[in-house]
Amino acid sequence: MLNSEARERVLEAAERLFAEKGYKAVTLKAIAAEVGIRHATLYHHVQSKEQLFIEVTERSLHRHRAAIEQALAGSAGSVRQQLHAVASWLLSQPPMDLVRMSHVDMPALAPEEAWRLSQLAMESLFHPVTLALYQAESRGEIEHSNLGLVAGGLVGMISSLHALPPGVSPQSPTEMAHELIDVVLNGLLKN
Amino acid sequence: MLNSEARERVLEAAERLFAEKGYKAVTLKAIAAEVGIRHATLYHHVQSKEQLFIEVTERSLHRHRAAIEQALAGSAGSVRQQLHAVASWLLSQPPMDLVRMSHVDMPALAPEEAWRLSQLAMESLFHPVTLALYQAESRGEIEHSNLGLVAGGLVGMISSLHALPPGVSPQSPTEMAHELIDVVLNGLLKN
DNA sequence: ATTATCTATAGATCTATAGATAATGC
DNA sequence: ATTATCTATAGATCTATAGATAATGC
Repeated sequence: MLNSEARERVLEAAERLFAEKGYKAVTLKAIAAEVGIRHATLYHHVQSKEQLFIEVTERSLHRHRAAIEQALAGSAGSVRQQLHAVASWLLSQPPMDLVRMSHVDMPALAPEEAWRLSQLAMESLFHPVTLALYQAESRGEIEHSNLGLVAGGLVGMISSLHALPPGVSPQSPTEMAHELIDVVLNGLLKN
Repeated sequence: MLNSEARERVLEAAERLFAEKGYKAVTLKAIAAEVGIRHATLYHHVQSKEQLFIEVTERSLHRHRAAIEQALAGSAGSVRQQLHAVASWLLSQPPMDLVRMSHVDMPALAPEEAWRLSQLAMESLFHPVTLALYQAESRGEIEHSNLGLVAGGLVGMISSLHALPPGVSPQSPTEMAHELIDVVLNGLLKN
């Protein structure tokens, strides 16, 4: 339970595996194998699988929030560029599958922890984007009556590109995300 | 392995549970409990868990395709109404989480089966919508250079609403989907 | 001395099989 | 007679603990 370089390696591997496959689908053995140790040794660094999942998921969400805020701040000027930056970040990371988290991972945890993580997930992924949209609105760039919903829709749309099998399209997921963002900005309707 | 009413009940329960939680997270015991029988009895109706998953996932995808095509045909006239109908259907069903399927469920299956199901998933969910968008384009309603991508983005955006914890918003997921579809049609940009 | 790792093992749970018993359809 | 179910159990795997051994930091 101490902070150490060895423990950090465990958390890194767990964070990546849990994000990609979810709580139940990842075994402690798989995490240990990734780190290059025996699974029993994990218990020297963490109290339980559940605690490990909660700790790294929380950490991952905080990192996401920070990175998204940075992406938004680093390309201020046009919402378009801001959203492109957010998309590039989201698609550079292991997928944060909120549908799976909500329906599979969270029900396996203690209810208060599940509720807390769900809240944190919404806040970390949606709030920064919502705020950026409001600012764009007050700059006169965009307009809509429910920008919180639009932020959620954008993040969901971008994240869904993680489902694409590699090589199914000549475009990269990031390029596709950028194109889709432009559709949301410009609209599909003719004139 | 015969067709019977009892077998059908097993497939129904398995289809719903697998769609919601994924392959690994659903145990045969859970499926049996849902049907009201002992888990050993499942083997009278199916050959293995893997076969059961493949059969019901395939079936579910075919049903999705048929229902989406029907939604599109039943509200022909405006793309807007067509997309609203598709959204209503998608959100009335257990979530088809393509990100989870791609990263967790498929890798647990035999590679050829995984590839086949992935193909089928794309075809069932994206192709009908893509076709409807092309038809709307030829009617002069909309215009875009990559309507296949737009169809995928729309389906992904709509499906992501399955992640919302119930009661977090006064709107229903379907209402939110309709509003988001209108955003994609009209665009966010001012004037 | 403290921290990190290992082997061995307990107890739970999961998929699957075997063989016996009950329900159903001619 | 055939179809559907049950109990019992094998073998694998998973989380977690116990106790011994190796590595590291003063």
